[in-house]
Formats: sequence, C-alpha cells, structure tokens
Amino acid sequence: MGSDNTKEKIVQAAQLVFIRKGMDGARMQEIADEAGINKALLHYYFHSKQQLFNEVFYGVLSRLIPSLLEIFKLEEPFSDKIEAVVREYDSFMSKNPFLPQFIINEINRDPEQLSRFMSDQGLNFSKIEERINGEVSAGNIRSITFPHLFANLIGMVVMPYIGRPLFQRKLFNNDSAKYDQFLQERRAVITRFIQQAILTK
Amino acid sequence: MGSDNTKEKIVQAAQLVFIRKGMDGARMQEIADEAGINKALLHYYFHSKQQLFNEVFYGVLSRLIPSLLEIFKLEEPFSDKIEAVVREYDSFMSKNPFLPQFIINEINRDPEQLSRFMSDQGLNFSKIEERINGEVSAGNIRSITFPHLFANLIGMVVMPYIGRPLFQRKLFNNDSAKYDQFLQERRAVITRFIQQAILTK
DNA sequence: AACAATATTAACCATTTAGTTAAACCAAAT
DNA sequence: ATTTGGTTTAACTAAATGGTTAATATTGTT
Repeated sequence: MGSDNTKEKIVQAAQLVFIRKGMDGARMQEIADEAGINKALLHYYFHSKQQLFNEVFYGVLSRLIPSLLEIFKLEEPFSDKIEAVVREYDSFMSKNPFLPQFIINEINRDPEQLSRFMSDQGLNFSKIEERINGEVSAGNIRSITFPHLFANLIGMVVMPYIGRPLFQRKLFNNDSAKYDQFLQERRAVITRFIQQAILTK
Repeated sequence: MGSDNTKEKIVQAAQLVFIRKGMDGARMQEIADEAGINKALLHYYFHSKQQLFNEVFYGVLSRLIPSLLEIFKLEEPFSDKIEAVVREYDSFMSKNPFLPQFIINEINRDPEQLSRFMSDQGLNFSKIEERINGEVSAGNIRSITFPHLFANLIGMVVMPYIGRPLFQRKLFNNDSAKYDQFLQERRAVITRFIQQAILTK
C-alpha cells in the first residue's frame, strides 16, 4: 500500500484542527496541510467533512465509554468508587486533552446524535442513579441526587481542560509546565473534595 | 429614528445564533432572518461579522465582571462569601444561559484577546488568592490552593449550562421544566457542597 | 516485464457566504 | 411640499470552500 498510515496521519491532523477551530471553523485545506497531503486525498479517504468529523469524534468517544462502564459495574466501597471514577475519567482526559472541548461542541451541534450514540454504546445512568440513592438512604453519603453529583464531578474534572488557554494565562502566568502539574494534582484534589463533601465519616 | 430597537433586535438574534452555531457556524443571513430584517441591514449596524460578534460577546461579558469584582471585595465571613459568589455567578448564568458556551468558544478562538479584556476590566485574582491562602493558614478552611478551588467552583456552576442539551436528555428524559428546576436547585447544592468540602466546622 | 489495484496529485467546479452598492423609504424639520 | 437625515431593501460581487475529475504515480501480483 502507498501508505497505511496516511489515514492515521489524517485523523491526527483532523483532531488537531477540529479542536483548534471547531467543526465549522476547520478547513479541509488546513487539515490537508497539517497532514502534509493534498486536499483531494482527504476526500479519497473520507468522502465528506462531516464523515471525517464523525469518524474522528466518535472514534475517540467510543474508546472512553467502555472504561467508564467498567467502573460503574464495580462493587467496591463507595469511597473507592469515587476515586476510581475520577481516576479513570481524568486519566482519559489527560491522554485526550482535546476531548472535552470536542464533546462540548458536539453537545450543541447535534445533541440528538450524540445522545443516541451513547445509548447505543450501552451507557445509561439508571443503575448508577439507583446506587447513589441507595447510598443516601443507607446514610453512607449526605443527601444529594445523582444529577447534581454527576454535574459536580464532570464539571470539576473537565473544566481545567476546557478552560486551559485562559486559566493558564490568568492563574499560572502562562507557564505550561506549571499547568501540567496543576492538572496532575487535580485527580487527588477532586477525589478528596468530593469525599469530604458527601461522605458521612 | 427608523427604529431604535432594530440594533437591539439584531443583538438578541445574534446571541441566539452565535450560541447555537458558534462564531464560525453562524451565518449572517440566519441572524438577519432571526431578527426579521435584511442581511444588508446587519452590515449597516455592524460592519463585519467579527465586529458583531465582539460587541455581542464582550457586551455581555462586561456586565458579568463588575458584579463578580464586587463580591470579591466584600469582607464577610468566608462561608457567606462562598454563598455570595455562587449566587452571583449562577444568577448571572441563569439570565444569560448561553454565556458559558460563548466563553468556552472564545477561550479557544482567541484566548489572548479574552485575557486582555479581563485584565482591562480590572479582573485579577491575586487578591482573592491571598485571601484564600490566608483562610487556609488560619485553619478556617481545609488545605486547597486557589486555582483548584476556582476550577471546582466554575466547573460546577457552569457545567449544567454547557451540557444542557445532553444532560437534559440523559438525566431528565428531555423534560425541560424539570431541568429548569434542577438548575434552580444547584445554587444551594453547590454552596453546601463546597462548604462541606472545605470548611473546617 | 506487464498488468492491476491502490494511492496521490493538479486543476477545476458549484455553491455558499461575507460584504457592497445604489436606490427606495420614511420621519422630522424647514 | 420639499429637503434632509437616518433607515431599509433588492440585487450584486468577490472570495472562500467543500467536493469532483481525470490524469499520474506507486505498489503489489503474475
């Protein structure tokens, strides 16, 4: 084959450009340049911009979901589960730092499709919701509903990635290394924060 | 005057379309339609898309910042301050539910300009950072650095707005009224969550 | 080597889109 | 009523952009 990795190079380039510019702002030409190839070759591998976007986006997403599903199944003590969820979520984010912004855009662009995709992948929250409610009834955690807990968790994990260009400037004098360290610390900080907030000791 | 409110109608329409589609996805024609006017009239009031976007975006933003500055000045007990910040931030969000998405986009599109604007408006965090550190030293709150606390707070407040199209579907059967109620509850929930997490009682 | 299949390119096309222009409209002032 | 100012419109333009085509190159197969 001419090159098996051309397709991969395109996907890499597309990730870069899509996250930098968003689906609409991204230009096929820019993706081609970034990948070091001709624009027509893009359409050889992915016949439309929409298809390229979908393959990139849902490709990455489908790698996140299984690991989350796995965690929700575990039957550890609840305090450990908090740690596991934060760890898994955050570790994925640090490997795919562009993903949150990606998802946010897609949430607004085509929420229906995204929602359907998640359902198709078997991701639904009713089990976890029951578990949380159970823990509350049992008095193991302070009274909180699942949606609130979920929004809190996701918000805390995701915000530093979404807001990085601004936060790094405003809070760390645009020092990239310091920000990386900040991101590393967050896993422990968030876990402790949630535990202190909801665990009845 | 032909109409003093034409400009206002345009701004309203632009907010709507920009948030729905983002700066790049938005079409001047769509904004014109939404405002019930001719496309040329847009360029009569705002000579370019970029200018329209900036006026809309920074217009809204400049209304948020002063109220936040005000709060940071207050010298109440810390627990009340938490409540005040959450209240002010959240109340602004509920009046401008499109703002978070707006800011997120801008953070990626032109972080430098955004950062400069915030500085120009007198928004800087060193004072608050000192205050937080002081409270930690004094033993009033558990050990946490300002950036972490800040990211936690913003994340929790903002996430339900950013994620609404998805969250509403997945967590509330796409019931809009229920989601509105959820948003209303969050102010109290977040305040309590933070207090329990960091206040040494 | 010859052939076939896949990969890659340069040039081109059709459409969309931000922005312009020149004319019409309308309200108030003279 | 006419002039004058801002306002609004329909029609137009130039540039950008996603996508196509047809020809060329490369690789694998017999």
